[in-house]
Amino acid sequence: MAYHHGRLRESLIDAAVTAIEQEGLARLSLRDLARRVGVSHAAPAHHFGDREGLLTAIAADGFERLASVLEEAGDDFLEVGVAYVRFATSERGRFEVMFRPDLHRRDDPGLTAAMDRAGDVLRSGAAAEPGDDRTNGLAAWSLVHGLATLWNAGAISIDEGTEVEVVARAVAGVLFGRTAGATGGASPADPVR
Amino acid sequence: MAYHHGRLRESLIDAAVTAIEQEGLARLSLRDLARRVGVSHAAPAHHFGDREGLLTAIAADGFERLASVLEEAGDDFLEVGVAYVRFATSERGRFEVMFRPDLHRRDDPGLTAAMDRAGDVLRSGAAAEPGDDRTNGLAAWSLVHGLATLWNAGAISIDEGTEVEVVARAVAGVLFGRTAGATGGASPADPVR
DNA sequence: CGCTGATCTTGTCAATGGCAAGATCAGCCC
DNA sequence: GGGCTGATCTTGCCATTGACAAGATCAGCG
Repeated sequence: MAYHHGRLRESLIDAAVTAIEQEGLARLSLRDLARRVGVSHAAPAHHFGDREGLLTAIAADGFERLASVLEEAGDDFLEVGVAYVRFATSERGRFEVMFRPDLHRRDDPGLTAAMDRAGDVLRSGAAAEPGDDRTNGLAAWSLVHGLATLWNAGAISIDEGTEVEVVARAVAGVLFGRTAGATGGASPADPVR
Repeated sequence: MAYHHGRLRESLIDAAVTAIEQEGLARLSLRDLARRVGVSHAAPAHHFGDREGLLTAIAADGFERLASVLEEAGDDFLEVGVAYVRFATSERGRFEVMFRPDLHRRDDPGLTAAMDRAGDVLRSGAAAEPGDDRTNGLAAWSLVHGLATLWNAGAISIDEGTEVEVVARAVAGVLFGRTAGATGGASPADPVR
């Protein structure tokens, strides 16, 4: 391998996300990441400083990605919520780091900027809802965030093979079906056993 | 100090919970716990085997406590939800460990029993709600769990000094106010800024 | 060619988790 | 009383880890 890796920073973030999804965030080791990528054990320090720096970078990158995903979901509040859950479960490694402030350098400008951007997108989505007091927005955010978290933790017992998206749509419908009138009724088939 | 500590197991759990709330789960160290309690660095191993064993014990204990708290909250679905949030935020150290299965020994009988008990209490609370399909129950659980998680992560920006309980009541009312007819309207004062 | 800064490596140290072996103690039976 | 037994805790040790320091390699540029 060449002396210069070339894309070490991105490779390390990718490797970290993969490692978290495989082994769990608890077992994440900088030296293991370096081995996975094929560099020396001290190489990560150059790009991230220390462990906290790496996790801060992962979180910042994650919030940027989340913001983009939510923007692409459009204006429909329910679709934004479904996209939120889809992101949290398909990018579990990133998501788990994002909401663990004890792992971050809170004053990192890249992180705060990314969080602000994601927060703005989330709030603009909430503004599209009728009767848009902040309480409704927080309720919606809590609902999808809680569902995603519980799903990732394996705390929800559901028929094997059920897709998150179906569950998310049904659960979100309980909240939005009454306030936004999107689907206009109870859940169609009750996917939660 | 006496050779035998006497209540080492409970003391270690208490110390761990305190340490997590002070320093964060990431910085939890068995040796630091031993120092806090005043025993040698190998003493915890006797009671918990390893780090995973300690965290499993904390989680099991946490689910037992959660079940008790929810039982005491009565039959009102909204009150159970508020109690859930109150527990999660006042016992943050325990709560953070409880929903991190990557830190547990999932086959531990004490843990599975405690989880089952808490799950039963949660489901019995959901059964009290009219139109009690499982989707509504999952929505309610997701809502309070998400609110608690976001609150603990410091992700919710709210006026300084606002109490979680007030927010929880308002947010939960968005869901229950329409389905269970408990409060019967929008939040009274909109505590979320 | 030689300078400069960025990138990566090697070497080292303190702290940690885990294991092994032994010391201390409480309870119990004779 | 005396000794056995198991539970509890300690000391000693090792591999791994995160962090730091110093040096090696490389690309770009004058």
